Amino acid sequence: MLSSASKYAINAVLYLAVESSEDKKIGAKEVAEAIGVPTPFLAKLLQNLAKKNVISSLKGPKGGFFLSEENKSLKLISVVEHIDGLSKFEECVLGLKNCSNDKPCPIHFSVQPFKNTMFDELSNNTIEAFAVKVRNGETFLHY
Amino acid sequence: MLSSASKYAINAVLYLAVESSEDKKIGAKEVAEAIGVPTPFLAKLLQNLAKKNVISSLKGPKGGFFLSEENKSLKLISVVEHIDGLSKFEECVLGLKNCSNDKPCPIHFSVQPFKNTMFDELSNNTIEAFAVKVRNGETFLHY
DNA sequence: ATATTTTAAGACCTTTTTATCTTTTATTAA
DNA sequence: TTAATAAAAGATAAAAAGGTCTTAAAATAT
Repeated sequence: MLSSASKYAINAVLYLAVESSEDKKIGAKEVAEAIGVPTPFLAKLLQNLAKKNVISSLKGPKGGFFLSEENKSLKLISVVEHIDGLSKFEECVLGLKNCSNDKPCPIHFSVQPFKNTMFDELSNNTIEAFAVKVRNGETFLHY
Repeated sequence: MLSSASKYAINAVLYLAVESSEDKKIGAKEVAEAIGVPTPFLAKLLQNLAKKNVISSLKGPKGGFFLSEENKSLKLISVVEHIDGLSKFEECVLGLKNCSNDKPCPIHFSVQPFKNTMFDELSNNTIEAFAVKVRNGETFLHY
């Protein structure tokens, strides 16, 4: 559904949203171990997201990754957007060029609702909104 | 969403369901050109599906691929099942090991019902059922 | 029987994704 | 100002996905 890269990144960003702050930056290694994904690979992803201002980082001692208030107010879809791009949500599930409600592909109506719902959920809700539910114990991260 | 392999295969199988019969077998090349996908790659996929009895084939002159009545009565999900497997539909969208209604991941309740719907649509409807809609002009294949 | 047609099988190549390692640069605390 | 720390950058590598090509085998028509 999503690439491993996007899954790891969503997990990591929500972990940072819950656990980090300007005063409590967290290293890539700690995040990776907490959510159970390969450290160097996640580090690359976090660097990428930082460069694109989806998350924040600071070098040096007491440095690490964290989410600013601005970062937290971004929609969760921006994580996927900067890693996989949005083509997955834009294109026909069968890869047909001219698939639409007018000229639907054979599985258009079976699959389109799923695709749209998922996209809307990620597009309409902020990182912070997802983090709140984790803090409340309504939803859960990692394992 | 789906691998290119699965997309090509679904397209090809539905093309065969609409265009082929025991009396009118169709070569891999013709199918590939009709649906606009790479010929040798599609040939591999068709051979695979034939070996697993999802579609039928016959060598020699007047040979080619076709769907028997038995093939047409299979559910469309069997195409995906024999090419990608079903893990995509079984696993948590965020890749979490213990994601369930009890311990939902942050996007579980927004995405899970639709993922299930998509799976059910492909699992409950036969290849022939999808082909009928193409024949009726309700849905469209290739471009 | 033989030539022809077309799938079957498998070797091979390319690109993308996933993953790792090493070196450099920035920051901070002492 | 120096040592320690941690991200940034980049080189490298393994694995998977996507794609191609060649040869063998089977079926058919003549």
